[in-house]
Amino acid sequence: MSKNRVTSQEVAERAGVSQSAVSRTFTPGASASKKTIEKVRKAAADLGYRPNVLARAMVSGKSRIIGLVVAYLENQFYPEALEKMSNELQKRGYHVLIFMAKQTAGSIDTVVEEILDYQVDGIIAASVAMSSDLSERCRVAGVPMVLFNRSQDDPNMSAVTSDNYAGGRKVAEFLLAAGHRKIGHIAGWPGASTQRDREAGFISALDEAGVELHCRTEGDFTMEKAADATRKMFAHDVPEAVFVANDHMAVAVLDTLRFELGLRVPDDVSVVGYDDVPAARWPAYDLTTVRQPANRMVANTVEILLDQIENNTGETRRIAIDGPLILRGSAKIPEGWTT
Amino acid sequence: MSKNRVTSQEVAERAGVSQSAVSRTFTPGASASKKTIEKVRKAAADLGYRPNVLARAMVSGKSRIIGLVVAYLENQFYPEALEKMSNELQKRGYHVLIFMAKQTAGSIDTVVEEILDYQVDGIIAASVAMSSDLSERCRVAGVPMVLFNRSQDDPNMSAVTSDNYAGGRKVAEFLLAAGHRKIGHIAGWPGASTQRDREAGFISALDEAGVELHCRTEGDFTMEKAADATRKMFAHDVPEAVFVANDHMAVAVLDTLRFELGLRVPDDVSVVGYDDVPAARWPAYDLTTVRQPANRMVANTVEILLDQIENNTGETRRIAIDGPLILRGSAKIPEGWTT
DNA sequence: CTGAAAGCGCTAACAG
DNA sequence: CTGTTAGCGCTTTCAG
Repeated sequence: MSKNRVTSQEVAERAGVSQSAVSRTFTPGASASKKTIEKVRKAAADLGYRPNVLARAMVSGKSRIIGLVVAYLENQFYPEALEKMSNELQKRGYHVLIFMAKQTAGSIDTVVEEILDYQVDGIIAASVAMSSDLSERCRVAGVPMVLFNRSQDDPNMSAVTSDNYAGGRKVAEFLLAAGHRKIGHIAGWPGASTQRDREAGFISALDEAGVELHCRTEGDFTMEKAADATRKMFAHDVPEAVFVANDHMAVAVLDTLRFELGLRVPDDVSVVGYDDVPAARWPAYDLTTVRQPANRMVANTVEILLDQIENNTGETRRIAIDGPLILRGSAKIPEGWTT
Repeated sequence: MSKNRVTSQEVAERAGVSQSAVSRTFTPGASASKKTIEKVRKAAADLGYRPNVLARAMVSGKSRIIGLVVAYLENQFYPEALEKMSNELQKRGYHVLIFMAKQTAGSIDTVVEEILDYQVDGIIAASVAMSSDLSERCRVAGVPMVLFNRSQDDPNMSAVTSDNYAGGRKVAEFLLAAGHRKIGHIAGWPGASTQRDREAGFISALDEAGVELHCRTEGDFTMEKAADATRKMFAHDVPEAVFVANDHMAVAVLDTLRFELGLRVPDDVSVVGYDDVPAARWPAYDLTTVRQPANRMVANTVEILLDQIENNTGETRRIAIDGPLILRGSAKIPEGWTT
């Protein structure tokens, strides 16, 4: 039951070398003779020695831990992203310390402090709003941070998103081309940059066509509220098409439309979502949606963060990756429409 | 850009006390006078000091980090569990270092070694098979481990699951009561204890009623293979009812049945799943299923692990929590059936 | 109650 | 290339 960690000192003794020799054989960029390395490796193997990452972190100042702040795990987009992120980071020798951001405002402040306590090398904030105060706090602490799937006005903050504005436009253009004019929007939480950008792009394309948004309700990015928003929207009037701000809500919208309001999709109303989560391609939903390229978003996020960590280049970058509109059965397809 | 961590030494100087005094005011069970504590707290606040968790971990031997091994994040049951787990642990002052178990055999060994490198206080292994070697390795290292949603023959290994055997029985009894006799089973990965237990319970109840399993295919706990398994099972013969080993597969089964094979559920065939993931209650699926009480499973897992960590009581515990059958629309309900 | 001193296990100069 | 020597920031005896 007792802790039984083998130390580099013990390995050194067994190998008949100094403790630093042991350290060197396990430190990537260090110099040691073939013979020493061999002796040490053998002794280490015999004893089952592995370097203590925490001790190494203390002295080197590099913990190889990345703090990941996450919320909305019930939205399939995030577990998927989390998995890719963790894998990508693991591949590069980093590990993820996870922090759930509770919904309560201010809790994010606490969370960041807690993260910082662990001497993380960097922070990825997925789908959480970061106050300027906080990002300043991190900068002072010398811990780079990049936002994932959310952006900030603060130009000092790196961020990776899909091109939500362009995505919103695509949806509008697609709906317009199908001949729809009475078009509604079920929005998510208006505080999210994703929501604002998607809607702005959507509206701008509508505007250019001289079409006004026919109706709008808010679903707050939750399924329950999205169902409510659907009921409210369809209480008096049935729009020809609805753009739902993300797939997670669109699932609820589709179910409410079909099973509660008895409407046919897309015959009575076209529905388009955003994200392309797994459920969007399940035959029961078959949801037309804008894909967020999770792979590329993750790759870019990790790239930017590690670049800032390892090269200490203070360069902040903000990337918006274009994602295609995926045509499925939930929305009428314009004649002769080509991607 | 430079690391700017405030140390306890600096706080001590500002407060006009010794460094150990600072340590004491931030160490829960230490003794210090009210006056000292006040002075230190003030100095700490002024400087924005927070104890370095890693340094504390080094000397105390307690990192307050829990390693969480996880896989199958595309199965909605796991993100949900992960979230609850992290929250529960956070509440108790622990944090979660996450490790994705790749599917490849043997990778789990590597992962455990990596976890141990971080001096974690404990390990939760969700839905992964743990070899006796590995659990032995952890025991030697003095790091307690508990399995979540998977159990092991090894009696030295703590494990929390739902009562899969009883759950399997419930499904069989329910299907039998509805009058079904041609009953099929779409299994998951046979290497998983959950699969084996669910199936064993299912078969045992069938046996007792003198009913033989009509057909069986394997879906390996993935949606794709579950769809294949469905096609294969229904190619020659249509069973009256199917027990699918988890909801994640059941979703694919339902979609295949309806949209590909043109069968009506439950009129042509009853379908029952296991887990009660969010999708099971989405109207499009409305899946009858056995609920795994995630809350209680998580609570128990954390309880057991922290008990072993904090009280160092080597007592291993194996818990199987009973979960109810949730009646929905995907299976014919026996007349006069009561839970 | 409080300060001084001794490390936790490891890396990083520093002389050889 | 290698051993010796300092610490990283903190907790924990040990004397006062």
